[in-house]
Parts: sequence; structure tokens; C-alpha cells
Amino acid sequence: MATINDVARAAGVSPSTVSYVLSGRRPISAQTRERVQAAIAELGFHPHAGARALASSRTNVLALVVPLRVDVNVPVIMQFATAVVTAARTHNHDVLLLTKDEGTAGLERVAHSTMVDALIVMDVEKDDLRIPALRRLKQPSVLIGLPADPDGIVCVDLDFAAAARETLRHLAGHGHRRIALVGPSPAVYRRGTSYAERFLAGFAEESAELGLETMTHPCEPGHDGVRTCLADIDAELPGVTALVVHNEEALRPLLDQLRTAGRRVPADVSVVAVCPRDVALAMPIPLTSVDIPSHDVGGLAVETAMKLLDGRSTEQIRLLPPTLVERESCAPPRE
Amino acid sequence: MATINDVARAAGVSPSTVSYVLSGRRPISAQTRERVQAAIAELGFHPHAGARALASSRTNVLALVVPLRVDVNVPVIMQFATAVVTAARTHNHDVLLLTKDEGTAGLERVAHSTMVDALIVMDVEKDDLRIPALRRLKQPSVLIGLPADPDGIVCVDLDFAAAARETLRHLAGHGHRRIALVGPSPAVYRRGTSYAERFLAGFAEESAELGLETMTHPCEPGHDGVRTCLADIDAELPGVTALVVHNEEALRPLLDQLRTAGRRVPADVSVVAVCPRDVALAMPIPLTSVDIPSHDVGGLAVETAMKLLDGRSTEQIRLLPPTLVERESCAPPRE
DNA sequence: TTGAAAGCGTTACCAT
DNA sequence: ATGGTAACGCTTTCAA
Repeated sequence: MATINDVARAAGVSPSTVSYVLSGRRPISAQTRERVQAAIAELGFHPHAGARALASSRTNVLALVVPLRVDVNVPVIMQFATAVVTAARTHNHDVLLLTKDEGTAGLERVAHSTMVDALIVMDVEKDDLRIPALRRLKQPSVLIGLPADPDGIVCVDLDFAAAARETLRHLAGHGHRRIALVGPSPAVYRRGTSYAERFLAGFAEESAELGLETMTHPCEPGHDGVRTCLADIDAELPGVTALVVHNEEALRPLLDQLRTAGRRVPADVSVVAVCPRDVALAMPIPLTSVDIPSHDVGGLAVETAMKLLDGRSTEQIRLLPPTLVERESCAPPRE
Repeated sequence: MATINDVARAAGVSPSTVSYVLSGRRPISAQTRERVQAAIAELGFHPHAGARALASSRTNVLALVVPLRVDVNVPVIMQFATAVVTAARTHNHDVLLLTKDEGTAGLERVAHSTMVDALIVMDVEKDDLRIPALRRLKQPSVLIGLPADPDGIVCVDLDFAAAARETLRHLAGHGHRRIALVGPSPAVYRRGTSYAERFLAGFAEESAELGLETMTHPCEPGHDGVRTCLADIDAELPGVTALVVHNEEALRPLLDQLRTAGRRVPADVSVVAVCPRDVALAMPIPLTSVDIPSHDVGGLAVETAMKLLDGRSTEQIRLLPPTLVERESCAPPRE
């Protein structure tokens, strides 16, 4: 493998000059630049990442921590991960993939051994034990989600409270007054993944503000969970005309069971989902939904990490405004 | 940050001794080892990854290339990725995540800059352009899949041909004679992802051997695709009693449409799926299926990469035997 | 605009 | 069983 010294010799310049041609950190005459670049091409020179990291204290690698437990949201996580990788590449960075199950130890390992310049952490819980650990690292980190005490750490996410409000306003605008929320599984609430609570809060507020009759109900995974959930809703809020579903996994069985029960969407009951666009589109009826913009959030996370690395300033919490997209699962309630 | 020299000084030994304590590459007296370990703990020493890579020509990082196009199989890919990360960690390696869309350039970039020790490549196509590039790298690589000319590169995968045979034997054992295969989307065949063809080949062979009446039909994504596919099957092979579904995405709509048409599973028609276990279980009826063992394949890929790095010998092609799991979607055909 | 040379923190070879 | 010390390949300060 050719080294920077080989290149320097071939181009008749000093190694530092080659380095500067590569980094652009100081002016180089057009002549020399060309000679150097020719030598680089001819020798097939590629800088050694380890040597660079050692000399510059920069790895050009980002750590991305994904939840391993194949919870509810595999496709979202995957979308997110690819978004992060793609965005990182536009900033000349690579991505080291860590799983959440390594916990604090994993973060400390890659940070202390200087494998990465910054960390991006998904699936953050309300009182996530990893947060105090992240604070202690010399590398900056960006969280996806919103822990109870985000002090000193930058967070990005979809504004789930606003999403809930938007959803209710949309349904109320169509004339709905009795609306039920099918929430994530109890496990999600228990785990304290804050998006669930933020959505709930927005839902409650807007419901009060608009004077709606609403209720909320978590939904266990699987067909039975959905069955129970629907039964409870009918018992507690009879004559409900619209369902807000913030539970990707429940979406399918829920639609199935509505159909089986002879309740047509949207003729008999309207449905608004909170999920990625493609999930909404993959349903038997294209669902009106608030999109979860994994791609944007991922891009924003990387963008933010880059700012931190450059010492540029950043908002500490950045919540993306939701967009509700009308499709075919919403209609005015029947008279 | 403490360096190995700091540790050496604190422990009253030479830096090389500290290094050897860490690597275990030469015998160390219990005494010294303890003193060194104490010093390491006290100073919170963590070896610098870049420095290590520079001195040892080993990064302890594996590259994993995943398809970015959110094709059919997002959950499988995710399962696979987490399996690779988990397995890599047990060998003290980390995983750098690359996306397929970077193509050959991405592979060369991480390999030439010595960011990784080996590469694991998913979603390999029959005449994948990346393969000649991989051959030229000094790092070894392991493919998931089976290209047309795997010469010089190690491949691991599920034995899809055997999976097809197993499936047909199972159905024939139940007394089925007229069986249709619902295959992947035409796009998959076009792309030349070899697993589709291997399954097809096994299906044809075993069908002939058992003297069955079979047909095969690719299946476009979406509800319409499934509808068309089912209609074609009924036209071409009337009285079909069993369906083999090698198309995760089609599974749901297919079951829906059978039910809508009043054909009950398994009373009226048996269904065997080829998909990950959890997908089979998530269906309204737990499906008899040949599991796609992402976890095992991922683990095997890493294991194989480690062998190559250690200079241990390896089979060039390793196809995992399929397991068919009986669940509730298979029964003898109606009289 | 360019060069020289001192690190960066390990490893591994050569000694003892 | 342990120590000394060249590498490893690059960046960056200091000089010119």
C-alpha cells in the first residue's frame, strides 16, 4: 500500500504538502496540486484511517445505537438507520452500528477508545440510564426522542404532541365528536419511551380545548389485544365515530376486525394512523395519517451532530412539525 | 486521556508489558499482571483504536453492507443486521454499516483506507458488479447469497433449493397433488437475486420427482398483484389444494383474499410460507413455514469472517439446511 | 507557497 | 518474564 511519503516522493514535494492538498487546509499552487493529485491517482493512494485518527483526533465515524429488541417498529428503525448512513456519507462520515442491548458499556467502549466522533442514540427512554453516561463522554451526542432530563444533550424528534393535536383538529373539522385513541402497547408506556406520553398529552389537551368526547386505550400486540381494545372502546365510548391509531402493529388486525364486524372505513368509522407513509399506503385502504418522517429525523440528527462537531450552535431540542396527509380513511360521521 | 505510557509508569513496568497484559500474547507473572490491571482501572485507561490499528494493521471492525432500497424484506434485513452485530461483538469486533447504494466505491473506500478487517455483503445478485471488486481487496469478504461465479469468495445462505423440496415433500406427505408456488415479485427475479431461482429450481426438481401437478407464478406487490396471481393460479391449475408462498409481502393480502373468497385455511386450502418465524406467527393463523433463519445466517457469516481472518480453513459455500415447522395452516386436501 | 520534523498511542521485534 | 525502542502513516506546528 502506498503511503503519503510515496506520494510525496513521486510528486517531488514534501509529505505535508500532500496532506494539505488532501485536506485543503492551506493554499496550494495549482501546479503542485496537480502533480500531487496525479501521483495520488497513479499510486492508488488511500489515506490510512487509523493513522489519520491518531494524528488528528478525528475518526470521521459516527456511532448509531439502535434498539435490538425487535419491538414494534422494525421498519421505522431500518428507515431511520439508512437515513443516518446516507446523511452521514454526505458529510464524509461513516456509521458504526451499535445495539441498545450493550447499554452504557457499548457507548463508553466506542467513545473511550476513540472510535467515533459523535453518537446518535435512538429509542431513548424517559429516564434512560445511558444519558448520564453520555454526558460524561468527551464526544457529543444527539438523541432521538426526549428524555425527562435532556439537560446538556441535544434531542431531535417528531413533535408528537402537535401530531395528536393536528389529528384531533382534522377529525373535529370533519364533524367528529366522539373519538378514541388506540395507543401503543402497555409495554411501551412502561418502558417510558416518551413519544407515547407526548402524544397522549397533546391528545388530552386538544380534546379538552375542542370539547370532544374522547378516550384513550393502550393496545396489546396481536389479534387478541386488538379485539380487547376495540371491545373496551365500544363499552366505554359507545357510538364512537373515529379512531386514532398510534400503534403500527395494531393497524392491520384492527382494520381486519372492523371489516369482519361489518364496520366500513370510512363510511362507518374514520381512522387516522400515526405511522410512516409507506405503512399507511400498504393498508387495504390508503390511510389518512400523520407521517413519521424517519428520513427527516435521521437527517436532522446527523446534521445536528455535524454542527456540534464544528462547534456551531444548535437548539437543544428540535421537534419537527407533523404533517397530516389526507388519504381515504376519513369521512364525516354518519347522521 | 491516559495512555499506555501512563499506565506503564503507574505500574512500574514498560509499555510493552502493559500491551502484553492486554493482548495476552506472552506470559506475564501474576504479580505484574495485577499491578498493571490495577493501574489500568485506576487511570481509566482505554486503548486508542486508531493507534492500535496503525501499529497492528487490525481494526477489529467488520463492514456490513445492507440493501438500502426498502424492498420487500425490511424486517429480515434488520434481523440479519442485528445478528451480525451481536455475533461480531462476541468476537470483540464492531460493525461499520454501509448501504448497497454506495456500490463498489463504498467497499473500496472502507477497505483501502483500512477501516475494516473484513466485509460482509448482503443482497448479492447473480452477476453482482461488486464481486470482482471484492476479489481485489486485501480484506476477505463473506457474501450472503450465491452469485453466479462465487470463485474465490466465501458464501453463506439458507439452502433454498432444499427448502423448496422439503416443502413439497411435506405437502405431498399430507396427500396434496396440485400445488402452486406464489413466488417473489418479478423485480426480484429481474434483479437476479439468486435465492428466488434456487427455490424455483428445487421446486421444479422435487415436483418432477414426486410426480406432482405444480405451477409457479411470481407475485407483484400489493393487493392487486395478489389478486391477479390468485386468479392466474385458479385458471391455470384449477382445483389447487395447496399454496407455497415465497413472498413475505404477499402473505397478508393473500390470506385476506382467501378468506374473503370463502376459502378457509387449512380446511379448503393449505398454505406453507417461506419466511422468518415471527412473520409466520404474526399471521391470523400461525403458518406452517420454512423459517428463514436470519439470526443463524448472520452468525455464520461472522463466524466465517473470523475464520478467514485467523487463517483457518473454511468451506467456500455453506448452505444451511432448512427447517420446516408445522403450525396450523396445513391439512390433508378435502375429498 | 512550501518543507522539516515532532508528535499521536500502540504493537512487536530484538534484547536481556 | 520483562524492557527498550523502532516502526505504523498521518497531521500540524514552526520555520523559511
